[in-house]
Amino acid sequence: MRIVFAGTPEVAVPSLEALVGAGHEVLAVVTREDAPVGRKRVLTASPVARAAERLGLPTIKANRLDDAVTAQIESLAPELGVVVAYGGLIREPLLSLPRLGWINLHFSELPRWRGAAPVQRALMAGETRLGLAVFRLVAALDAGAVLTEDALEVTPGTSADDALSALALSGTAALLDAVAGLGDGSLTAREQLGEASYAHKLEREDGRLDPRQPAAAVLAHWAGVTSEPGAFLDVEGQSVKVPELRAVALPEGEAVPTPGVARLLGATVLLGTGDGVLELVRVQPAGKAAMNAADWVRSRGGEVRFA
RNA sequence: CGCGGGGUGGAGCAGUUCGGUAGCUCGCCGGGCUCAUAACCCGGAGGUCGUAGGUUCAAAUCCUGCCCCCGCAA
Repeated sequence: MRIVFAGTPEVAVPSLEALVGAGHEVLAVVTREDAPVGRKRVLTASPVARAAERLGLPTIKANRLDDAVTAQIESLAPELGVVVAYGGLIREPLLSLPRLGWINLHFSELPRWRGAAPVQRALMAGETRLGLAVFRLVAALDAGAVLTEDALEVTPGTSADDALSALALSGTAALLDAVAGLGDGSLTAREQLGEASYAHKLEREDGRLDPRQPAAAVLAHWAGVTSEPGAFLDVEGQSVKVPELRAVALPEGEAVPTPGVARLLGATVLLGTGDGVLELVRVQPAGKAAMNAADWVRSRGGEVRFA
């Protein structure tokens, strides 16, 4: 099938590769413009742009799909548009340009968690069943009829990074099924039923952990914001990132540390929460490289009290 | 010139203000004790103090240049 693909981050790459691998004719890859990355602000192409280059596909780099881009796409005469985490809205007349319209691979059980950060928000809410759905793009955000869907069970404490990688891979099957089904008209779409919820984009402040909450809630929160924007705690006015945190059983005979207090026990660091302990595995104090939590706590006297 | 923190044995840190013997908690090696260890005791190895200059009788410490790592912001 003649397809225009739009996507930007790493999670979109498996979908692009799958479409190409399945023999579809990807006419062009639309992706966001190169953006400055990191402290040095090096202009960097998006993961999808790099994948397109690797696959020898022409790219259209644009942050807004304006008239010029629309005309460019129109000239390619696509039958279908596929969007996976592009980072911009597809509006009319572009929306109706392909004969079969546009479809989107989204990582939630729609209509729940519509929006920018569905996996992160679901994990933060403590959910362990993560959905994915391919649906028709319509004018309203993530509201079109669902064509194919799937779900994945993850263990508590699975980070958003890991969950997204897994979903990006399993999503390729649903995507290919949807494309094939649209091609031969064998698909039955279902309208989205039930109450919609929204997964707003994460801000840095969303990464602030509250160790006074129950252990399961703290772990879920950590999982949802890892690695972006990153979980952190405060100690003496400085923020300490928490790149790695996990569930752990309280060793026999040990008392639960006060909520918000991390204590060194042998080579492990136990973080007291509202109702039990978690293991602080790695930390990154502001201005320092990431390090083993035990090393950090040891040189701070074996105990650290978070604000 | 966006703001800021940092580079000291293998790890994490103190020491720099006010120049004068390389320190702490671990790890490692050897020995001891113990039914046992995240335990304890004894001994030991291991450091061009990021780098290049400068000042000085003397520099981890003061001055200058450069390199590298990181947090925030974007």
